[in-house]
Amino acid sequence: MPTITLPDGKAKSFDQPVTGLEVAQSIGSGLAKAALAIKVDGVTRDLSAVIDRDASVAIITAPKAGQAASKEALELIRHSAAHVMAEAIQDVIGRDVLLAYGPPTETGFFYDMFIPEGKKLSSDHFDAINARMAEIIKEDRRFTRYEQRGSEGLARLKSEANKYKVDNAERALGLASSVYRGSKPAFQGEAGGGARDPGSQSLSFYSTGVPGTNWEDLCRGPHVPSTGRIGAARVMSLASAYWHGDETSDRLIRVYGTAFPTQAELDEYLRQKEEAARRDHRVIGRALRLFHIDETVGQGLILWTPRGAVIRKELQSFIGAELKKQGYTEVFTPHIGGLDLYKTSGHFPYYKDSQFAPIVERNALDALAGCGCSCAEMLRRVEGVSARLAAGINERTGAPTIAPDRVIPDEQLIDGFMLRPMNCPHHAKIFASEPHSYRDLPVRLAEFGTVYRWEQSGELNGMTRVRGFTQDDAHLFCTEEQIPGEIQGCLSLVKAIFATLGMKDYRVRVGLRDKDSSKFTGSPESWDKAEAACIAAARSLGVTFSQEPGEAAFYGPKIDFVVKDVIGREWQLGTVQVDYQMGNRFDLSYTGPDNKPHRPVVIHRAPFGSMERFCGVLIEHFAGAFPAWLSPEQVRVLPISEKTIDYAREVASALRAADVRAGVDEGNDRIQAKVKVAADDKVPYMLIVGPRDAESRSVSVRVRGTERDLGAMPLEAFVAAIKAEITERRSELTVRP
RNA sequence: GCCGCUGUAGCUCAGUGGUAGAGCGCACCCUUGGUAAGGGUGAGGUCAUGGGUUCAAAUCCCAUCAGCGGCUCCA
Repeated sequence: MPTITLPDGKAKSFDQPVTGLEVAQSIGSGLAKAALAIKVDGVTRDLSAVIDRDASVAIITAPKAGQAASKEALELIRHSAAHVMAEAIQDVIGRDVLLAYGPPTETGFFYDMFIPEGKKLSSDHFDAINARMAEIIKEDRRFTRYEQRGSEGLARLKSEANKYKVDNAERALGLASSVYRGSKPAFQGEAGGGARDPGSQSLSFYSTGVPGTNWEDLCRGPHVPSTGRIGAARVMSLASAYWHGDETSDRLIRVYGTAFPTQAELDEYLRQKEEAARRDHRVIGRALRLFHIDETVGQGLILWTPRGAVIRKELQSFIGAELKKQGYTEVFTPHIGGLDLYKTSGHFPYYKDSQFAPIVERNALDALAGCGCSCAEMLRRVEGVSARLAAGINERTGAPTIAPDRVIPDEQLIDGFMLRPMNCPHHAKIFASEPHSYRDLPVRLAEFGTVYRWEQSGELNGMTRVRGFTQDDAHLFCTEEQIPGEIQGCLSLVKAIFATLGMKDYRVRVGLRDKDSSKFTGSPESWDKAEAACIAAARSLGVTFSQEPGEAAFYGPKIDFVVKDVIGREWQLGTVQVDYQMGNRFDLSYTGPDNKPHRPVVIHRAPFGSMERFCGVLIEHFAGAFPAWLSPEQVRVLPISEKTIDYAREVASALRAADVRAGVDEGNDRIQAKVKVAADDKVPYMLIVGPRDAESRSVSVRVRGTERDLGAMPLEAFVAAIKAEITERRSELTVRP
């Protein structure tokens, strides 16, 4: 005779087992109507689930009109929508489409499926699928759960010849023959996923309607009570995915969709997606001529065009000024370094596969030739980026290409240089170039250092994922006692940057060591202290932060800044990392008060992360409409006709004399066209100058985003006002006549 | 790297086996116009690259390269 405890603490007793719906009804009919599912002792279950024991129960409800749905409600709706989409696809393509996994995601859901040989699923089918989904939702069929004994259920699935479902069921029953290779846990509440918790004796199925008559799927649940509760759903896109995320396994089609309680919310989501696409930094970057990628130069290599270079330069000056205040010193170092340097730092050969191939010295080639190495062998060694090639194995056939006794170990392979993948080895050498007393510490070496990494070609993306990029890097060589203070200094820098740029939506991730793992170097006591310092510093920021055990670098804990852009994607930008390893590897030391040598601890930090990625994110953040201080062209002077071109030039030179970036549109277009072009170029201020303005030595000021000019003001007053706005790096356009 | 889609003028794109197209941009001319495109003329292409099929290929096939969307990865 269960006693149900509700979230507000009230208890209700029932004489007999009750369903979730009955609990809701006993509270109120409105609640029962809005109910989607229940949470029993923290576990989400169907509304029809029977509660036969004392439990705490919460009702998950659809949102009231005008309110946003809870995360749980959205997940239920989307997971249920995954079933509806799968049914719709089977109706459109055929019942022989094999379903695999269909979990909800942050913005919707997907369903992985295998399309049989000879059939095709393409975006051409989307209209038909969407129409069918709408019908199923309109039919408002009940989600009906039923269970079968494990053996029966399994036999049934086997008879349906869907090996993916059989695998799901076997894993659910705890007799998984296939090993889930991915390290990620299985999705919660996935359609078609493990039907119950592993080890269970039975399997659960859901019919969208009447079992045996309507569509069914092996599923753990829970679901909304009926398809009508889904509201609005839509298939979005297709992608490929591998079974279990394993690329040697079957390739499946991943069909993405999304669902919302109401059509209005779905429409709003689609509108946001369009807005996000409109802000794509690759599109805006081309339109505003900010950067260029040329395939002859190379994939993933950014050419900063004059306008983009202005933005980067402004950001660098901004951070440079902050660094000066914090006592940093600037250094310059080359983009390459000897291979031995990276053997010392541990980058080579350990991270060889994500670096550009070494630049081989002529002498080294001669030496190889001198020891009887054939041309073919040398070529393989020189071009051998892959471990297999270097080991003398043909990549395709796997056959040996070089006699095993002729294979040279990695460490002796090549003498030459590497394009640097990180700046720290160079900075370590600068630190080591002279003796240091504890009195000198911390030594803070800063450099906008360009590094090169061999990102996989499929990963490259505009400015945000590239092969050559410039970090706003610095290394702080300090004593262990100085760590907390230095971390605080780094964080205040990052905070200042985000505040100035108006980036409010960010969170902090503190990567800690996994105490059970042996891959972390350094003493546990040092780690504890450094981790405590990172956590304290993160907490002091006053934004959400998470502690993530096991996510530390092997050499020390770290703090990452994750910024959310308008598309809802998260970007890891700034980072602060404590490093206990570098001192050892490079044998760094300082003389302590005891007159003995001590190891410095190194803090790596890069508030922007990389200039390329940061600018890419900024372009999307501002949709190309930068605040005045960052704008490549801050003012454009638009003469009404040729008659006022001279005055327009005069205005521009006055602005340039005051260090304001100003251009003149000297074209013979009419003023309407000039305004349009300047607006398209997102120039913050347009100064319209005609005979009236020339006469009174004033300018008619039109601010970006407004419909007309806001009136005339004296030229000198405008110069002074915009100068102040730029110098203070204001995020809004504030100059007004 | 893997899978799918795409590659035509500086940009955005049309062109499904038979003479290479449009809009924007660019150059020049007319227009001298007060707030989101005034009009005309013209230049500009080895249809990504390399093979193949065909009397004939931008178009069909194969390979390579690059871009896009995913997957996997990111010290």
